[in-house]
Amino acid sequence: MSAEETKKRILDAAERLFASQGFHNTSLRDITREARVNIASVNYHFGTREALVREVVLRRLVPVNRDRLRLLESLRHAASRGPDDISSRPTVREILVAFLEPSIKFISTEPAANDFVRIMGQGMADPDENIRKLFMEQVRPVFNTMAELLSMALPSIPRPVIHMRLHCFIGAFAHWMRLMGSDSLLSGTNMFPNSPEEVMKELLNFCEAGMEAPL
Amino acid sequence: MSAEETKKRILDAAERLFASQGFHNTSLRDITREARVNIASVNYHFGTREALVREVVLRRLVPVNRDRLRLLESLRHAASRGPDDISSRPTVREILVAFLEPSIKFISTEPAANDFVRIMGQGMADPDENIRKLFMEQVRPVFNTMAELLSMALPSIPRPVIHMRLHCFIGAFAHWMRLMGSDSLLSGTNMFPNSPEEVMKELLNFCEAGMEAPL
DNA sequence: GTCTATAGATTGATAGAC
DNA sequence: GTCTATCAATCTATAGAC
Repeated sequence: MSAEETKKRILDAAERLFASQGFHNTSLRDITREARVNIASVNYHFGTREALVREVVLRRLVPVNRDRLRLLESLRHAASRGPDDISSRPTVREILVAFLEPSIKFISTEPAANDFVRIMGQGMADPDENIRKLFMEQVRPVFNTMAELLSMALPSIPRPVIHMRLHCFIGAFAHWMRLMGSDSLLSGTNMFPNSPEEVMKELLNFCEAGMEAPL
Repeated sequence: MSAEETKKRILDAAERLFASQGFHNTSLRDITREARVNIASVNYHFGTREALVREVVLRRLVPVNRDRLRLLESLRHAASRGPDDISSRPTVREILVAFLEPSIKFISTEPAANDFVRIMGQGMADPDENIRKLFMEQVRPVFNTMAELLSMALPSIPRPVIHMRLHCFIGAFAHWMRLMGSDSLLSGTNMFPNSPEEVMKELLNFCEAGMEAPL
């Protein structure tokens, strides 16, 4: 088998298992059994378990965050033309959409998106500092840019409050990522099949209003 | 040493370590070393590791949720007097406060609250089904009651949308629980020392507006 | 109730044949 | 590149002396 094929099978298997069992409960043996490759091939292709985890995460996260940053930067660029011109200011909704739309695109394009979306949701809440850092390093520039743009969109709201509200958004988003494909908490009814687009629309309505809430 | 003293030392040590390292990365040896008791005493007092985890969680969660339900039921009782009387309807803010206030009380009363708050935040996102169930079983009746009351407070909003918005609230809340005592994601600046009361006030402002957002 | 000692299983990593 | 075999470390749980 080609090297690339083997690597891909390991990454795909690890992604599936991490999503359903978590990082810490999934052994290399679980992964190689699921991928139907030899146990030693992980070490050959990735070096260590940690390096494999890293590649599983970055393979998906890097392109999505690049899209997010590109959209956010174009909002900032439009705004910088006329900082005093209210009409050129980004709106709260535009900023949130710039974050959410790459997620939507990813979810509706990539068949394994459900798995990664759950990995993303739990990774941001992982107690293991190394795991959390892996996510945060990628996501931090996106959040910083969002905070700046939100300050422009909501000049009457102090920056610390912007940050706290952004955290509310992040928390709601991560929670929805975790729920995707799993059972609802509420009354045992599975709230899905709501399409990802529907979920995102509701998340957007909720968080837009929350961001603009009076002090 | 008395049995109760030993049990308490084990529970306290486990709570500290679960908060900082997570459930899955903390071994019984870590716990007994931190508690300064013998490794075999865990089995003697709790039976299995899983039973210990369960007691660590329930010791804190049960009384807080009892308070939440009591406050929510009193809102429902007041409303049931005059279902057509708008003035007797619970407000969104009252419902959210009924959920949040017992958390505040717990946080400002109990010295180890910070640890448990982080445990709570990660437990609701844990990929291990047993862990998640442990939390969900306790929290489910609270969420169901909240959904009912929110439907009364917001009669124009369809029940599925109420559920989705409640999930936004839950996600934001859990995220804040996780952040308590840890570093901020944003620009490396630690957003704390904001008091828990301040955090809750902002969470409340954000989520009240989100709940009442137009369709 | 507390302790030592250990059973029995599982883990990540690697050496070396092919 | 793939495989078998194995090492060294770690884990939970428990038997049995005190």
